[in-house]
This record gives sequence, structure tokens and C-alpha cells, in this order.
Amino acid sequence: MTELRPGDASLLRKVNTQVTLRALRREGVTTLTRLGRVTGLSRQTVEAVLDELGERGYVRELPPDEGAMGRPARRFAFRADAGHVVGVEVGGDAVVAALADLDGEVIAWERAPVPGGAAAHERLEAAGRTALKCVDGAGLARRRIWAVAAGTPGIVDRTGRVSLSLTLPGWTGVDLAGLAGGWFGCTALAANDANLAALAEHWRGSARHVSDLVYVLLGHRAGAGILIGGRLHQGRRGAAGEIGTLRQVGWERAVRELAEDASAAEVFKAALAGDRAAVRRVDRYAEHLAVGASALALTVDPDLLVLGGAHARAGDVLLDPLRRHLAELCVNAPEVVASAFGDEGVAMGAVRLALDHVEREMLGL
Amino acid sequence: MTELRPGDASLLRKVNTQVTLRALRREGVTTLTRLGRVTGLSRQTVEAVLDELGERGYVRELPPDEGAMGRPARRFAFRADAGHVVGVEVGGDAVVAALADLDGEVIAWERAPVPGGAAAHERLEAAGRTALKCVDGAGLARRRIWAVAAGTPGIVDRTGRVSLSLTLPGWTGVDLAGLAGGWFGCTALAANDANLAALAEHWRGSARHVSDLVYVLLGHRAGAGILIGGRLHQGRRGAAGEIGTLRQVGWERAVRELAEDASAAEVFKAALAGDRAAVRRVDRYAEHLAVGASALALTVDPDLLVLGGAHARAGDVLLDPLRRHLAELCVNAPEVVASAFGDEGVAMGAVRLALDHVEREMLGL
DNA sequence: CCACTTATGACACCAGCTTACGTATGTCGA
DNA sequence: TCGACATACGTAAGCTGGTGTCATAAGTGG
Repeated sequence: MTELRPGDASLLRKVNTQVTLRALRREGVTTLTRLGRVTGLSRQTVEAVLDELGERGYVRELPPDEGAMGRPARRFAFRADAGHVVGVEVGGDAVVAALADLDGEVIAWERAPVPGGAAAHERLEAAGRTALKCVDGAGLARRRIWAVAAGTPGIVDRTGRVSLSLTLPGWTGVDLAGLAGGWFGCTALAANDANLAALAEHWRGSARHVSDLVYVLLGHRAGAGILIGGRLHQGRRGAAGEIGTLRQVGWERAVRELAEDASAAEVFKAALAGDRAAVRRVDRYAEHLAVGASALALTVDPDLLVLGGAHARAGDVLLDPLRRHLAELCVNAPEVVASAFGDEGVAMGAVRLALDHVEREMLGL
Repeated sequence: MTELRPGDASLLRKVNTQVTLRALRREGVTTLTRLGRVTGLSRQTVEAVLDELGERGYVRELPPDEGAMGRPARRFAFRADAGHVVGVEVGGDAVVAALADLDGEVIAWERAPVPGGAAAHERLEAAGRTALKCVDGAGLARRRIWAVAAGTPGIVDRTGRVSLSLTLPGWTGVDLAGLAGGWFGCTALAANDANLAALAEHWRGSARHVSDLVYVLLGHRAGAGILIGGRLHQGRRGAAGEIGTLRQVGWERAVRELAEDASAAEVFKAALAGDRAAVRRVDRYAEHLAVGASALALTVDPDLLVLGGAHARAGDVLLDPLRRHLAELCVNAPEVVASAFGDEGVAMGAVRLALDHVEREMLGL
């Protein structure tokens, strides 16, 4: 139900700017004629659009390429360094910040541990410090940051406020987006961590080719992010994917049980080595996970189920039993794969969210 | 991720045709000047668009309205009778067909009982016969039907084939859309019944104002339909919402238990009258339903949960306990309301699906 | 019959896209 | 070195579609 507004000639220019810009970014350094061919627009139109984009600082002209046949073509490139965004994960144990250019290329990472029991203001302070350090360390002026996005566990509403956190002390009620906006004095967004990880996976991870995706983030708790039609689905209050809170699903218990005495990593390692008890324990964990995952899968019927977070790094030791249990529960279970990211998935997703915002702005809504 | 194509001038005309047509249909009989005001387009543009639509047969000019001040304005109206669609429910016990014009006004209903154990070919034959009778009875030429849509229990894939049916004998594998296309020799669509009921509810039922919606259809089995952003979400294989198949959810058992000895209607009636045993039984049923419903609600976090189907007609006798159990299970449970339709919801949704198709065609994709 | 109201019709104008064609600027081979 | 060739540029003409303006038409009311 897109709001449908009447179009005058300027709408055409907007559409064609969009088309041209996309093509330019996809092709890299390109000539006018080539851009005309791939977009289906005339050379003149492309040129006019590129002039405009050049004036706005988004496109740069490079010296002509010599050595080829015929008159050398003017060459253009997208200026990925015209602006930057920062993506931040404000997690339970640590804060991760990523500085990226408009192409989403990460220029600098910054991490800092935060004690699990830290108060909200300490955690926020650490997050701000880390984000600023990330930018300062890269030698970039702070005003070059166009947008910031932050991901955090818990339910984050549409305004970017944490409306419920069950894991971080004092976290419920924190206006994460509002505070993050203060770091660089720019627009700021906030969302649930699993949601952002799902975005990242669709952008540059294991789910590049699909449009409907469920991402399950396995950590101290287990959360889920949902992409439908390639777009984040957050739900009415940002609580979409919070299946883990359903008692029957038992995710909370599963997470607790897994690491009852030994650390989770040790259990997975032992299971990989063939330790019977450990294998059984992983299998139990997988069985519990499968209940919630199948509820998600049966509801959404996604193209793909991606597992991420600390425990997902165990790989097939966990994935194989999970696949087995899922197949038992679901009519036709989706494909299950591991996240393509290590512990930077959430920050990458935050980068993507910030870029989405910036790209909308770039083209004047 | 819309496919983005370059725009020439004809794109503008398409957009403005869309805008004008919508406004015209919303306003009813209208003048040029008024249409210009409400669309934000100039009178000239509106006139040109309307001329074109008139030639194509979608718009009719009416005689000017006399008696008002000033020069009488030309008056235009959408021709809802330019084409028609048929929506069909192919259910377990009956077939329901609805004939509607382009405004979605139902011109004729037709119903026929079908024994639950009927073979697939009998059921299909009954469906075709009912659809044809519906149109013939209204005195409408069969070639005036532009599209047909059919809804049926079970999983229906994107091509309109029933890929899995657990209730109707021989139903798995039936190419419902393909066969329905033969009835009138027009394009035909098919989808799961709960999905269509959800569409109907969003169109003209209890969910008009919301964009994310879960609809639970309570019948011999319980199925669910999901609307996200006002659009049907069917999933990879059309299996979205099939949470009822999850054993932990226990919907199948719940449906069986409810009507163990007495009929379900009697149980609800007794509960309404205050019969303790019946109240307990409805409560148990509601409790079971709530598990699946909460899984759906926690996954999607919809604006609204609509209950439909035979059992939903019991009203608050069922809804109240369901709301109570939902509130226990969900972080913030969605509002729960009953369907606005009786047993015509699925056919109405089928009409809507067919109209969606027709409207896309009308504007040239 | 005249003043007033409201919509129409015709005209000029603008933005934006396309096609066509001549021209500029390089490479390649004799 | 020079002409043939290839390729891209620059300009102009023409189309579509949308907007604003202004005189005019066609009613009502006194």
C-alpha cells in the first residue's frame, strides 16, 4: 500500500537518477555510452543525471582511459567517500563499531569489552566512546558521518527506543537512537540485534540470493530477525521474531542447559571430538532450538534459515542435528546455513541500516 | 527490491492514470475540477487520462448535473460493470462462489454442498458447476469474466497447485488454478483459504485500518493467513502460516477434542448458557489455540489477530478465554477480534485476489 | 436582462527523454 | 606522415506529458 502521489516531470528524473546511480555503482568506473546501454537510457539523459550527481558530490569524473580504439570516453565513478556511516553493536559483553563508506566498505573496526552487569549509562558511554574512537582513529572528521545505526538485544520500537530488555540491567526504556544521534550530531537509528544480523546476511552473507529469510541469533539468549521481500519486518512494536519468549518453545531453558557446567564452546568441541555425552547435549540443544525455529519457519515459510551468533560458529556439529529435528517438525523445512559472519554481523547490519537511510536521503526520499 | 526500470514519459502517464483512477473510484461520480483538486494534478491532465480510460471502457461520462451554480461540470464515473470476477471457495463441506463487478460489489452468490469424502474430481466438478451457475444465473455472459480465484484448505503453491492437503481426499497435487482457468477461459489464481480470508478481512472486514495481520481460520482444521504491509505473505512454497502442523502447538488435537461427543456449536451454546463443563472445554480449546496463535503473534507481531471460520462465530465465549491465554503467553499480545464475515469470507478474499490481478492488468502491469 | 459563478477550451510554456547527425579525438596500418 | 577507421561527444530538432493563464461558455439568481 504505497502512498501514491501524482507525478510531474521531476518524478522521471528521480527514477532515472536512481537507475543511473545503481548502474554506476554496480559497474564501477564506467563511460557514458556504456551506462546508457546498461540502463536503457539515452546517453544524454545519463549525462544530465551524472552532471547533477557530480554537482551534489556523489559522482566524480576520472581522466579518460587512453589506449582504446576511437575517441576516449569520459569516465565516471561513484564517490563512495562522499559520506560515511557508523554501525554499532551494543551487546551484552562488548561493543563493536564499524566505520564504512557509502559503498559499505568497512574502513575501521573498533571493539571494547563491557561487563555483562554494567549499568545502562556505562554501557552507553562505552558505546559512544567506541564509536567516536572508531572514526577518530581512522582520521575522519566527525561531521563526515551522515548516519549512525545501533543494534542491541531486546525489543526496540520503531522510534529506536529499547522497549524491553530481559538481559541488560537498566536497558529497558533507553532511547538508544536518540542518544546515538548525539555522538556525531546526525540521524540515528536503532533496532534489535538479530534483525540487523539478518540484514547483513542478506546484504553480504549467506542469504544474498533470497528474499524471505529468518535469522536466528544464538547467544546468551536466542532471538530472531525476519526479512520479508528483502525488507526488514519488525512488527507493530518491533517485537517480530521474539518467539524465544514462548515457554513451550523453551529457548531460554535450552540456552541455560547447554552451558550448565562447562562452557558452550567446550561442549561443542567435545561433541566434535566424538564425546557421547557432549553429542547428546548438543542434540538436546538442537532439539529445543528446532521447536522455535520450526515455529518461525512454519509461520514465515522462508527461503532460508540462517543461524548466527556465538554458538552458530560450532558449525555442522550443531547444524546437522538441527536440520534433522527441523525436518521432523516441518512439512517442508527450509534450508539451514550458518552465518557468513563472525561476531561482526550485527555491526555490519547496522551499517546496512544506516546506508539504507542515507540512500533514501540521497535521492530526496 | 523492486525491479527498477528506466522511465520515459509514458511512466508518468501510468502513474497519473493510477492516481486518477483511484481517486475516481474513491470519490464516486465526480467532476474534472474536483478530481484535479483531490489528486493534485491539473485539470488538463485529469481530462486526458479520463479520455483514455473512457476509450478503454473503464470510465463513463454522465449527463451534467443541473441546478448548481455556474457552468455545469462534466461528470465522470468508474464503470464497475466493465468487467467481472468470480471468487470461489472450494471447502471441505461446500463450494461457495461469488460473482462481483470491478468495484467488488457482489452481484450473485451460489452455494452447493459437497460431501466431505467426495473424490477430487467430484469436488472440482461441483466447484466448476457452481461457479458457472453463479454467472449464468445472474444473466451475465461468461466471456465477461476477466479473472477467477479459488481458495481451498491445504498448501497451495505459487502456481496455484495444491501441493499438500491433509483433509480432502485426492486433493494433493490438484492444479486448482489451471482447472479453474478452464471454467471461463480466463486467467485463474488459487491460494490457501485462510490467506484469502485474511485478504477479505483487510479489504472489507475487521482489519481495514491495519497493515500487518494474522488471520486464524477455525474449522475442521485450523489454518492461518498472514498479511504483511497489506500484502499477502505466502512464503516460499505457499506454506506460510501452517503453524498448526507443529505437534507442540496441538491445534489438530484441540479441534478433535472440542467436538468429541457433542457438536462444536452445541458446546459453545452450552458454555454461553453457563454450563461449567462446556466452559471448561471451550477454555481448553482456547488454551490450545493460544499456543499456536502466540507463536504466530510473536513471530509476526501483527497489528491485529482476526479469528474466523465456523467456531469463531461463537464470539466472546471463545474470544475472551483466548485473549486471556494469549496475554499470558505473549510479551504484548495483539488485539483479537472476530471476523466480520460469516461463511463467505474465503470467497470474498478470492474476489479480492482476482481483482488485484485485474487491476494490475488494467494499468498495464 | 444583467451580474455572478463555475467549468471549459485553447494557447503558450516548460521539463525531460529520444533520435539523428555532424564533429572531435583517439588508434591502426600503409 | 597520412588516411581509414572506430568511438564518443555536442548540438539540434522533435515528441510526450504536465502546468498555468485567460478568454469564453453555460448555467443560476435577482
